[in-house]
Amino acid sequence: MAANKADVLQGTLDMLILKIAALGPIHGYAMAQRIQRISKDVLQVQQGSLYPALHRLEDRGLLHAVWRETETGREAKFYSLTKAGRRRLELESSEWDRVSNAVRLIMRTAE
Amino acid sequence: MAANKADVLQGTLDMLILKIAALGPIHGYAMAQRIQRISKDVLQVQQGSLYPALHRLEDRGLLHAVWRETETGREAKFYSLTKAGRRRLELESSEWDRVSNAVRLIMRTAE
DNA sequence: GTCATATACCAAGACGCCCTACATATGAAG
DNA sequence: CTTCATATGTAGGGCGTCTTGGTATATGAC
Repeated sequence: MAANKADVLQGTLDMLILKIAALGPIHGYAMAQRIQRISKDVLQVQQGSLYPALHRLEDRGLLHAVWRETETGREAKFYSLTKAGRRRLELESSEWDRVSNAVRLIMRTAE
Repeated sequence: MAANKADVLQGTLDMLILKIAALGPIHGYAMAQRIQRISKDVLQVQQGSLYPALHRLEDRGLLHAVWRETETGREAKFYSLTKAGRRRLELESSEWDRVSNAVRLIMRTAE
């Protein structure tokens, strides 16, 4: 099935994950729910996108993971931002502003 | 060279091209300049991205091309929006608003 | 008179991101 | 005891963009 309208914008997934992790340690499954809830169902992170992304970010030293128990009594990996992750988030965030504003500029050009 | 910061956001190139073509018949080279100028150099469309995209859009019946002479006396393909292209532009445009606003929502969540 | 630069177009391949689909396991609800 | 929600993960592939490299013509600089 071609690109679902609820998918994530290419290139923004890592940034969104870093942002959610910046709000406090959280496991993958809850991240996806949180992104969906905050965005009012506009953004939906598929599991097949989420976990590879988490591993990617962990490999790059931007996230740090710890196995811990959830409130529901299950084991889950809780992710937190590393220092490098925090820097990266700031970078990607300002880059997003820059680029999305540029796109908006063009889309609002009448002549 | 890995992703230059001035590259176009994945998935937005087609929309930007349709938008520029909607302002009036225009050839590829001028499109790239226009996108770059309006965005104040933030967005830069590489030739290797531009022409495949133009062909893609023409194949899908969203753009219509005519060979014509430029002001500088050269032959160039001038692209215009078809009816389907106009509909598509509206669709992609509102989709962009929806998704980029959702991203902004998340990026501005404090807690 | 030839060199660099601007204008215009195109093809082939690499790469990264994300999706679909699948696999596994546990706890709660009925 | 089966079904649903929770929770993590892998395999495989599609798609869009980038990189690289190529063809031409025209114009101005030196």
